[in-house]
Amino acid sequence: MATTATTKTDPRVKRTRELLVQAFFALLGERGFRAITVQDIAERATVNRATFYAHFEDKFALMDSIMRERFTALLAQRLPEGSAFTRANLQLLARVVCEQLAEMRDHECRPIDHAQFEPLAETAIQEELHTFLTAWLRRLPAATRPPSASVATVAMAMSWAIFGAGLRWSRGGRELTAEAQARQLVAVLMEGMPQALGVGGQIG
Amino acid sequence: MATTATTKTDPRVKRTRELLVQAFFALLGERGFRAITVQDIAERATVNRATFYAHFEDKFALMDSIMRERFTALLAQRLPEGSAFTRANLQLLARVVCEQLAEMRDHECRPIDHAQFEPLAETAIQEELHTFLTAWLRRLPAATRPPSASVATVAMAMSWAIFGAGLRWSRGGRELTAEAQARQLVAVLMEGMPQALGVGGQIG
DNA sequence: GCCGTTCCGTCGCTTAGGCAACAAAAGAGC
DNA sequence: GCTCTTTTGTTGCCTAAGCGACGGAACGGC
Repeated sequence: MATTATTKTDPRVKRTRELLVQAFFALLGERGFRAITVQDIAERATVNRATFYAHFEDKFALMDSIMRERFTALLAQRLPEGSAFTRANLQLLARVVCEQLAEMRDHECRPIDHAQFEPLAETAIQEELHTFLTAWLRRLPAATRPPSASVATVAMAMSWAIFGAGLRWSRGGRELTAEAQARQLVAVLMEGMPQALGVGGQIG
Repeated sequence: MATTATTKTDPRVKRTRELLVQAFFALLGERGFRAITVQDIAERATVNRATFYAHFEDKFALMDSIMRERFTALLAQRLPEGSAFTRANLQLLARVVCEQLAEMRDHECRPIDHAQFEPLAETAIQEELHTFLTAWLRRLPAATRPPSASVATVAMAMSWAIFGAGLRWSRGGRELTAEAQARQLVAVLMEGMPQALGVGGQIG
């Protein structure tokens, strides 16, 4: 019960959450985000509307939850189990963020809807990225780890930097590949804030 | 609320029943009937074992329920909605029974298992057949319908006759086609018990 | 024979989910 | 502006499902 001490969730909870997510995806396939009501979702999921509210505050919260889940799953997939905080991995991380943002941007959805959940999706990514980075930093060997007080700051700065750069890249002309963009960003991060990390040598 | 006045069932009930049936089918695909335990079914269905018993007495009851459901669905499919009690339809009914019994017989399953649920499946078919016939007779125009007291008897006799003949045919050499067998049986029924029906003319 | 294991039914208690009704907000039509 | 309709959150009560535990039946070793 060290790392994954998750209190076993009631199977019913897991199931209805899953049903709601499935229903939402199905509906997204046939109409726009705006045109989907909580009633629709509940009905499609064969779940009572009141039950929906027991799980999510509203359809935005559901969307948010889905985004986070997908993104963390993507990270877990691309950055193999328990990977370490190396320069190569950091670059890969930045690249994944870029690709994800690009995909989101290209994957259309009616412009009206886009305005609705674009910010939602973006903060989801940024925050999950932050969580991921924090965990990464905490797993560094004590000797090379920044003082625990500043771990939070470093993680915050890096997550925003990666996210922000990725966002600008995805919105711009994308002259560089995601790979190149990631490499360039990591260079800035490493040369620009090595002393904040105090692990310049270790990372390289 | 005339014909299908079914008291609306709780969605949860419908759902778990469905889950149990699905799980059971899946398990039947990978191992024999005997080798499947209630625990397995419940686990696969992500349903608590106690919940299983709230729905079915045991795995035999589950099997029974499934058989009935499938057979009635088959009947509904082959004998178009609200079909009338004519000679042609009666023949078709007999034919469907034959085919179903034949399929069940051929569709293997370990011989050990077969002994377990063959009788189960058979009584299921016979009883559902009886139900179907009763409904059919009741829908006859009052003038040509046998006295309501004897409807039950007629339905019982016919269902057993059709079932018994079909069973013998499916177990035997099957020299006739299902179609031919059905025709022959209906001839016997119509010539042999027309006075019981009292509608010899109407049926022909 | 006895023993360990597995599965069976069943029980009491707790919790998630269904339902109906509600007032309030948001749209649509005129 | 004004209605009429739909959707939204929220509530209280009831039921289905989860959980753990229990004694007992069935099976296999040995």
